[in-house]
Amino acid sequence: MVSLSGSSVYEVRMFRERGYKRQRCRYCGEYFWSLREREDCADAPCSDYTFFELSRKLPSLTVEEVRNKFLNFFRKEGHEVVDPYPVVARWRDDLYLTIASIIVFQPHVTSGLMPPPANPLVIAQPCIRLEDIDSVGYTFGRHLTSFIMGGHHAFNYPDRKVYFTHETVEYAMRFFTEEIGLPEDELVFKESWWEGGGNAGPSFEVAAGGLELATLVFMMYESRDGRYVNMPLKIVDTGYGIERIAWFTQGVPTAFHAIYGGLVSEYHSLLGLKEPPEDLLISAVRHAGRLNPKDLTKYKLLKKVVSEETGYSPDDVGEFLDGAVKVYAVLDHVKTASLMLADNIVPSNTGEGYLVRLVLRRIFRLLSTVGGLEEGLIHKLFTLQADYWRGLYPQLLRSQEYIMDVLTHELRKYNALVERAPQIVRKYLRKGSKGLSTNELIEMYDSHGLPPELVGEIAKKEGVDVQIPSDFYYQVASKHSRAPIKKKESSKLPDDVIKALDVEHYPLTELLFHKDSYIREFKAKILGVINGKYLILDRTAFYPEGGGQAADTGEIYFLEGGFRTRVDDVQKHRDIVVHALHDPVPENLKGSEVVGKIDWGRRFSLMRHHTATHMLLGAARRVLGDHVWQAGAEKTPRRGRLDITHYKPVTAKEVKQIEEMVNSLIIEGREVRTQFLPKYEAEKKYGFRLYEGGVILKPVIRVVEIDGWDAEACFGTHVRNTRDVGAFKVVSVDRIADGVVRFEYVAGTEVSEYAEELEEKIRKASKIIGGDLIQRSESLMKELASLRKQLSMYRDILEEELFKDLLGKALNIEGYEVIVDKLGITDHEVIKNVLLRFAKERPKAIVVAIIPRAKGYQVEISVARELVRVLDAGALLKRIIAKIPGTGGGREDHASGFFKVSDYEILRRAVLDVIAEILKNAGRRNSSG
RNA sequence: GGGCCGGUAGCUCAGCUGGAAGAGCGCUGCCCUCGCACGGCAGAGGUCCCGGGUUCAAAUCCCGGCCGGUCCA
Repeated sequence: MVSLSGSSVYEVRMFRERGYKRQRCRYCGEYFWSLREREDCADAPCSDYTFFELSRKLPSLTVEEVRNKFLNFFRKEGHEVVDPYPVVARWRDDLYLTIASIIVFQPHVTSGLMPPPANPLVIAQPCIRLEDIDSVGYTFGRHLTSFIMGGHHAFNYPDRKVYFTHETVEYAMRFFTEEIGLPEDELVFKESWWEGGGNAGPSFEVAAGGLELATLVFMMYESRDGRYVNMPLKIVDTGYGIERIAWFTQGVPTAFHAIYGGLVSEYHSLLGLKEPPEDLLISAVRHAGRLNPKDLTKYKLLKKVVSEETGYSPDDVGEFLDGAVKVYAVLDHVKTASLMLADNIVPSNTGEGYLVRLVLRRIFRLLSTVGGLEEGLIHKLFTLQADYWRGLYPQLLRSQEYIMDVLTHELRKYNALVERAPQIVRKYLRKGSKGLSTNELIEMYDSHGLPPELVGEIAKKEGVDVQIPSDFYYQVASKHSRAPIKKKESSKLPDDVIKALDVEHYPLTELLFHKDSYIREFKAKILGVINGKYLILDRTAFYPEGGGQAADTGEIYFLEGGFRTRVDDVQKHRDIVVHALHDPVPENLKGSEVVGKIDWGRRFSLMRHHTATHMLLGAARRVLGDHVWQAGAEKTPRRGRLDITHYKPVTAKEVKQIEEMVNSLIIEGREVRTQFLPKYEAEKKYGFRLYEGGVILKPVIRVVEIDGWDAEACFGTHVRNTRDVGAFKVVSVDRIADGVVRFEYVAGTEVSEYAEELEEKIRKASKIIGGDLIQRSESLMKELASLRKQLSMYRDILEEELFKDLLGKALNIEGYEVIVDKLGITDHEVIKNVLLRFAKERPKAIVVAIIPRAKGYQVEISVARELVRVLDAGALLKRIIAKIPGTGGGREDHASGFFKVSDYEILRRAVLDVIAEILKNAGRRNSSG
């Protein structure tokens, strides 16, 4: 790989100037650079943690202090400080979480679409990574689900170089020595290679004392089909682990002590756990660099080593470490969940909401293993952190109310899950022969959300031991194929049209509806016709489908040639609008003029629904809370549909409140403004709420703002003033997924259309039912009940009659009561009950009921339980079928079939013959045997 | 967005290799009791989520939909 990137990339100027030596780690075999000679690369797992000794000479710094030092150092060095972005990556449609500082600038900056907000820049970005959630705690702080990534970035364009490898490495050296106070000869720059998100490049991992403290990446390739292609942009992408650096300087046993300070002890006592003595902990942490405790066998070994080294009994070591690891994980998860919730994620079974739920469930599970799963405690754990982080993450305190409410709800859901767990486990135990297979464990986790440890506990109570494979979660993961999440709006244009559009280089269509959304008629020039049906103009007032708004329809008049045709559909492809025509037109019209006329009734209705959607979203947010985000929307001329995130059912009262709010906005008559703003300016002014309707990757974005109410980046057409929406009515409210509520509503003239439809329905129903809908349906329901009762009474009478009638027709064959008769009724309920009564009361009866049907006879055979040894109903039927063409089957006491014969007597004779034959044989066997 | 599991009496569920809808709790009435609880006896209560298909026959098998749960990205 070194040859790929050119062998000189790692030979940085500073190394030469200051006399660094290129060496090879004897454990991992990687090459690294350092001032002094050493055997290992100073990174786990090749090295023990030795930074405890180093840290004694350093001033101890909190997370916030490291962050400030980092920002200040790079500001001093000419970098502009960029404010951190949310941890929920709302500006991206391919990622849910901000997993690194570079994410903030992808893809719009890295692809070259637009310049960065500053160059070079520095940012202290809170990040969330859930991949290693299982390891959190066990590694005493090497793994965290949330952390601050300090990143200084430089974007080098072909015509504008900022800086690259040499300066970056030097900055790192100077930051660690000048700001943190590390001796330079402890620094190790390990040669490495970075790949991710379609980009790649060489990198250095900066480590000291067994800890990797920063990664310096030089993004310079795009990886396409396994090959590396030079990027026009060369990007410096660095990541400094702010928490790790704080840990390093403080020399406390774990990163959690460095990050959470006094909270570590407080959490221990809240969870009723004893804090490990410091010497025990330091011993464990020192070895944890090599003995990754996530690996169960290594964890055992770690306990043993610690016990030998410190003199604590193995049991004590185990108890202390098991408890401490849980406390660490809870500390970490509570902060991560808090950050996510403060960014208004709503827990859900799908989408980004699932990711918070995942974290919350881990917390609940951890707490329940120490017996502390209790609402008050959970609230306390979260409140403590909100308070602790008031300086660095003030948003946690601001969202307290919402976070507490969500915790209560999620705990309730989790408890419901745990409550039904024993039933599910027992079901699986009953099914299998003995024990539970790994497959069953996976299914229980996958389908029912039961973690294997919980299943194990329950199974144990049932007296079954369960083996949990150590690679359980890996096995679960491998069951799921990794599909990309991209939910790109795919064009509805045929492939060959798209191909033609890509080949021809049409200029961007001038969008008249953005200049004035009330334009109904326009003149334009033809730029091209594809396949005789797809028309491209230099300008258009036809709105192409997009942003959840349906396409316009209308007509186009061809001035040259004097004919016209309908426009059925309008789509856009890369900002070129394509009109799908109803009738074919000649392709040689290029350059001639047309007049377009849109169907205004339809369009105006679409505009009203679209503006109403923005109004509704604003109202929902005000009534339900700031966690309300748009999760999808669709507007048709007849209806609007808006999905929002919300974690509990919307009450009728809230719906009414929302509806009234929207209607009063209509009466107030607020202005609806659209303006084009540079992306960064718009984001600064309105925040990421802008992207409720979807991410927009353009240097300049169109913002639709309802005065003092709502502002969104939006492509669609809107009315000028909320007054033009006319009227608004919510038609239905549905929960479409956990945490997502769908509103359907009508606006403008559709409100009265809707009311009319309802009236019509009531009118029709009243007519059918004959009278007032409510009164009549009540009395009809009563009548139905009484008729049912009467029916059952008459059935009783009929059954009694039929029973007696059939009993009177019984033939005596070999001492058995044989009844074969044609029935005049077809009520299956009655026939069934009469036959069952024979089976119950007449132990020597064989009843064959023959029911005439349109194409033959249906036959029901019933045999008393005591008699089935002598005569098997199913077997009897088979023998009849052998004589007369028919079909059917059944069990020994009951069988049914069908015979396609017209003559009843033939059927009856055959049935009797077979019965007599069987009974005679049975009788002979009995008397002879 | 995708995978998996589920929807049967008021509640919790069994039945699901097709063959006559069940249990426990709850409910109603009666017996026992001074009364209550327990116990005993009897009874009511069902669109087996909806729609289509296969079959002589579907709660059961197949397809589609709705609803709930859950895992993954």
